[in-house]
Amino acid sequence: MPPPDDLPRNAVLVLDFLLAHGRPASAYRILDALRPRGIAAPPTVYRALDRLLARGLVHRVESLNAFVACAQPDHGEDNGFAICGDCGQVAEFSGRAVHRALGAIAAAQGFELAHATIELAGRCAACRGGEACHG
Amino acid sequence: MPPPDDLPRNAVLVLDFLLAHGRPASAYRILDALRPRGIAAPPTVYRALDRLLARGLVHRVESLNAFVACAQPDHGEDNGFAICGDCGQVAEFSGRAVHRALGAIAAAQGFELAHATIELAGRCAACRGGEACHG
DNA sequence: CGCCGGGGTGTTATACCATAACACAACCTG
DNA sequence: CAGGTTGTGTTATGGTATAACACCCCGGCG
Repeated sequence: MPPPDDLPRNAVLVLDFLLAHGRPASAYRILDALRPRGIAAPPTVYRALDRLLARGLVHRVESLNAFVACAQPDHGEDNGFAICGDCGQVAEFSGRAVHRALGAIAAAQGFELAHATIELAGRCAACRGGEACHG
Repeated sequence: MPPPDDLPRNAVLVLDFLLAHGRPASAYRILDALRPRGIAAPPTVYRALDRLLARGLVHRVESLNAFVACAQPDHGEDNGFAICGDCGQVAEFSGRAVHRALGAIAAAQGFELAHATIELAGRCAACRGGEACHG
């Protein structure tokens, strides 16, 4: 039972926005978008994001200082993101195999792995093809 | 010919500090440390960091918004970091195998991989052992 | 010499990212 | 009603990063 739908109002607003947005957004970008809906200050956004992150409904993209709705909440915890530098689109992928390999590398050094951040920068298929890519 | 030693003064100051520091430091932490040596404002630090990053002598740790001296400049571009949440120590490892696997994952989706960010959070061997770990 | 250009630097100001601290309202419960 | 928990609003502040502009040093060259 991952998302029991008992989310507070503001978390729903933020999640809906991120789902509609379809790509990463900074907390302040979210704030701007949600001001007309009654959200006025950063802490409100960050609190909502905290809940969503805890439930795995949203991920933080470290290399962008931004947040993105989880495409497939059935993924594990340690997914990866392929971030197109052209259009900003982000594809989420399951990093199970990679994560296992990383766990082995870490263990070999005595490191206890809690969480892996895997972020790929490059260009997506659409942008490589010279498409407009709605960026 | 990676580091031709023709670094500007400020880059040398920053690199020396990071090497002595032995773990990641934020730009502002570096600034504070180097104020007595004549560095007074953030742009100076960021400019030095930009040079060092370009030469691969320093890496950015995205999940910490911090910078760390490269332990082995003979590593490739796509290394990983194992970050101990207890003591803040960071171990750099070569992610060649992982990087190859990621490249394959990316290519399968038509994604052209430019750079991979791999950061592991957890606890280092020393901290797992209950050591003081000089943190 | 006088001029110009580029690289590195210094400085101010500002934008962007994130959280601490406190107050308040709604709710449930005993 | 008292008291707790949860979500929320608000103000203020701290931490991260860069834009824009001025200056200096040094080297080439007429």
